[in-house]
Amino acid sequence: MTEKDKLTEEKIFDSATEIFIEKGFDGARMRDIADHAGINKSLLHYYYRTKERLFNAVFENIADRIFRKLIPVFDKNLSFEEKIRLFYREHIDLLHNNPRLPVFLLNEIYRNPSRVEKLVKDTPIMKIWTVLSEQHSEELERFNVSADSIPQLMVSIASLSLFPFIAKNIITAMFEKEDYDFDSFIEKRKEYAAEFVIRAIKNREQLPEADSKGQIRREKRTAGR
Amino acid sequence: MTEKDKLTEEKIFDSATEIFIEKGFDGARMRDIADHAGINKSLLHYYYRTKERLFNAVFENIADRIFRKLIPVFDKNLSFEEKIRLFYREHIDLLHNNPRLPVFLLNEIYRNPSRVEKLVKDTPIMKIWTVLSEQHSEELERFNVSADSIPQLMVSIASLSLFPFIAKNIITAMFEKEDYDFDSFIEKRKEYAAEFVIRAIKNREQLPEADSKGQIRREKRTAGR
DNA sequence: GTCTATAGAAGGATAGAC
DNA sequence: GTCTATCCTTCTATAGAC
Repeated sequence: MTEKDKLTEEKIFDSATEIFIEKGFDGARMRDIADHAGINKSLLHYYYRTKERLFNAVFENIADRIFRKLIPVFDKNLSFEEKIRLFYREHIDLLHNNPRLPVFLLNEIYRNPSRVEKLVKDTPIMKIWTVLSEQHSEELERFNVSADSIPQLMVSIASLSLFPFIAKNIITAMFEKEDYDFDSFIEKRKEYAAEFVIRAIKNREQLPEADSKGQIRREKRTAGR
Repeated sequence: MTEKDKLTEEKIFDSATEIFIEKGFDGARMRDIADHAGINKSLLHYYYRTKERLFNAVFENIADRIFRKLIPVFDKNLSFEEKIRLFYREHIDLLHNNPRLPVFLLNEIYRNPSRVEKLVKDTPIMKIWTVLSEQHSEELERFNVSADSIPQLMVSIASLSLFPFIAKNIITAMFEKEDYDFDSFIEKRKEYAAEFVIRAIKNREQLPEADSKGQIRREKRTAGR
């Protein structure tokens, strides 16, 4: 009984996840979800009462999945630079395995901004920005990253990994003539994005005019593991 | 007569633009568009026959508007660096005046990828990438930007201006405690993004080898769903 | 060209038998 | 728990009067 319940409920949930991601809340049909799960329409209401509630369950699960996985990255005892590299490896890997999540989340939040409040409150990763800037205040200071511009930096970091998935179709269409493969583009991006950010930050050290000897010293690891 | 026709057709078109941007194709209702225009539902079909056709007209107009404005930027006789600065000033200004367009376009393309083909074919700005890399091949070479990585660079450039608008709600919610104002964030971004890109590129001069010392090679497989 | 009225289909949700 | 049958609403689209 309980065993079977769980099966049905899970089938519904998984199918709903699939359909909602594919079509969005407005485009998704309860019929499609039921068909996809191979069950009767009525059961959707039996388990979740309304389309809205079913969607909320799916939405929260997705938001949780996509953010929770990143927490370990920031808990590690690494330098800012190393965290950037690790972040892009993990984040882009995660997105590569779930390439449709960014558009889904961002679009649904955009259409219904009230969803964001719960997200910011309940999702630990949302505090990363403050945590990060506190953990690495010295380093950031050394790079002449003012506290004022930390939000700019954070948004830039997120942009570089999320945007390619959001614009996947356009990117693919635009470069397809030059025998471009999205998968290899994404694989290369892990390192490219990290280098991009690190260079953008580090160069600040030297900007106070032609430190021609400008050898860039890598700061020591703050600690072993 | 013709005068009045144009008025009605325009009112419909403008209202449709408003509603489609706000709700997306699936969420938009013909009734809402008619009400917004202050006219009868039937007139929508009289002028545009179907919801689909009305949407297509709106979509193409928006795509055209958002891209056409950028063409002059790239026609100018400027260095790559100057173009970057000018691009962000113009692009972010454009987006600031139409902050909902990026999500609208990207989401609709995502839900209906066939829309992208016409876009890439008919929209001159889509050729910018090839034009740019040809116009500035010397400069890019001097910066050690390999032809191979030009798509990475192009996507990165676009990310930095588009993403903040796509994630506006999240960004606002995340930083609101630190008395953050989205408008001033965006204004500052014009210069920030330009500097960011220029530094990221220029630094290549000084880092002949892709520097990946001290990187932690740790394979971690993320399971798909 | 513009309106009213309505067709015809599809949507979410519920009642009730099993 | 699961199914069939069906209610009620809403949606796009059209017919036809003016």
